[in-house]
Amino acid sequence: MSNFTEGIAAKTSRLNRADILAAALQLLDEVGLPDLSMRRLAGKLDMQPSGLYWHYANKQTLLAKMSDHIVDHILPSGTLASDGNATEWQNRSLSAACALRDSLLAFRDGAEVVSSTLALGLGAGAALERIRQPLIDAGFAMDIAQVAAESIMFLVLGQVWHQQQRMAAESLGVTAPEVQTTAEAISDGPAIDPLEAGISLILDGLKQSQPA
Amino acid sequence: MSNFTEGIAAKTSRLNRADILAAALQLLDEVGLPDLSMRRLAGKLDMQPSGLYWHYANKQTLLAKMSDHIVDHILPSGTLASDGNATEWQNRSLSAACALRDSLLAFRDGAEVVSSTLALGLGAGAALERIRQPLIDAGFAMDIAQVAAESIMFLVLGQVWHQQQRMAAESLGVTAPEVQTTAEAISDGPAIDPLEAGISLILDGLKQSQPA
DNA sequence: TACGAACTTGAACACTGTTCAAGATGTTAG
DNA sequence: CTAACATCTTGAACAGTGTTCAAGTTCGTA
Repeated sequence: MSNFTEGIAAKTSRLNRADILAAALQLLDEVGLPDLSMRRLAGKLDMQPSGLYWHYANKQTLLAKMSDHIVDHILPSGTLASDGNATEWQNRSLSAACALRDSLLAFRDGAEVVSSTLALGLGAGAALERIRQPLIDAGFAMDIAQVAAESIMFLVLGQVWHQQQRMAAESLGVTAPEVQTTAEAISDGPAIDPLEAGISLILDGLKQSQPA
Repeated sequence: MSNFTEGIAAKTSRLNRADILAAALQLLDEVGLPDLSMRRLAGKLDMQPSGLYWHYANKQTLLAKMSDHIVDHILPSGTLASDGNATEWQNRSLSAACALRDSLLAFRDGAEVVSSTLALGLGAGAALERIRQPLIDAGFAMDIAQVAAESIMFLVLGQVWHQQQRMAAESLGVTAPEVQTTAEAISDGPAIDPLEAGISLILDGLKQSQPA
C-alpha cells in the first residue's frame, strides 16, 4: 500500500529502476556495449555512479534486465517468410526465430547483450519457448524439439552477433579482410538470407526425422 | 640472415612471442578468461606489463593468437560418431565439427576466446573450411554449403560457450536455477548428445535439399 | 671498441566496477 | 508541527584494468 510514485510521470528528481533501464538502453544505442559504463550512465542521468547501485545490485543484473527488454520487445510484424513449400509448424517456428532476429537487430550490440546473459538461468527463455512450441504442437518428442529449438537459438544469436560485430568494426573505420563469408558475394543468385536458409536446414532435417 | 635466437631453447631471460603465448594459454587454464589480465600475465613471466606490448600490439591481438592456437590444436582422435545411417560426407563434416568442439573444450573458456576473435577477419577460418570442404566435395552449391558450414560453426560455438559458462558459474559456487535445458533431464533415453543431434539436423536438411 | 637494433623497466594516464559512511529527501504517525 | 522511518543521493575512496612513453639495459654484428 505504499510506493505510488510510478503513476504517470516522475517529475521529481528521484529515479526508479525503469528510468535507469530506459536510459541504459538509450545509452547502449548511442555508444555501444563496450563503452557502456556505469559512470557514463550515471552522467547521463545527472547522478553519481554509486547511486545506480541502490537500484541494481551490479552491472550484470542491469544487463540482464536490458536483455529481457530486448527479447520481449517483439516487433508488430516480423519478416514472414511464409514459404509455401514448408509446413505450418515450420513457418511458425521460423517466424518466431525471425522475430527474435529482428528484436536483436533493433538494439545496438543486442545479440551480445543477450548472449552474455544467456548462461545464468537463461534470460532468453521466452524466445526459446516461442521457437519450441510449434515443434511440440507438431508432435515431436520433447528431447529433439528441445535440441532443434536450442540449435535455432544459437544460430540466430551467433549470426546476429557476428553481423553486429562487423557493423561495429566497419563503423570504427578499419574493416577486416572480410573473406566474403556471407555467401552473398559467392552466389550470383538473388542473395539468399543466410539465417533463414540455415534455420530451414534444421527444420527440414527435423521434418525428415519424423513426418508427424 | 639474422634473427636466429629461435633455434632450440631460449635459456636467456629474453622472451619471445611464443613464450608469452604459451604462458598466456597456461594462465587462461589457471584463472579463466575474466581474470586473464596483462598484469597477471606479466607477473607470471616475471616482467613488467609494458614489456608485453613490445611483442604484441595489444591484448586483442594476443587473444587472436590464442584463438588460432586453440582452433589449430586438433586432437589425435575426435569423437567419431560414424553413424551407419549417414552418408560419407555427412560423417566427415560431423567429425570436423566434433573435432572443433573437442578443441574448444580442451581450453578453459575456449569457446568465448574464439568467438570474440571470430568477427575481425574470422580467426576460425581453418575450422570452418574443414567443415565446409566435405559438403563441397559432395557436390553442393557453394552458397548453401557456406550457409550450412557457418550454421554448424555457430552451433558448435554457441553450445560449447554455453556449456563452459555453466562450468564457470558452478565452479564459482552458486549455480543458476538451470531450467534443465540440455534435454538430457527431459528425456529418459540414453542421453543423446545435443550437439551431434543438432548438427545432424542440419546435415539431414542439407541432404534433403539436393540428394547429390 | 662502437654502433644500432632488440628488449626491459618504472612510472604514469585515463579509465573501470564497486563499496561505504554520511547527508538529503520523501512519506507516515503521534 | 514535529519526530521517526524508510527511501534515495552524494562524495570520496579502493582495487583493479589496458595502454603509453621516455629512459635504461642487453645483445649481435661491423
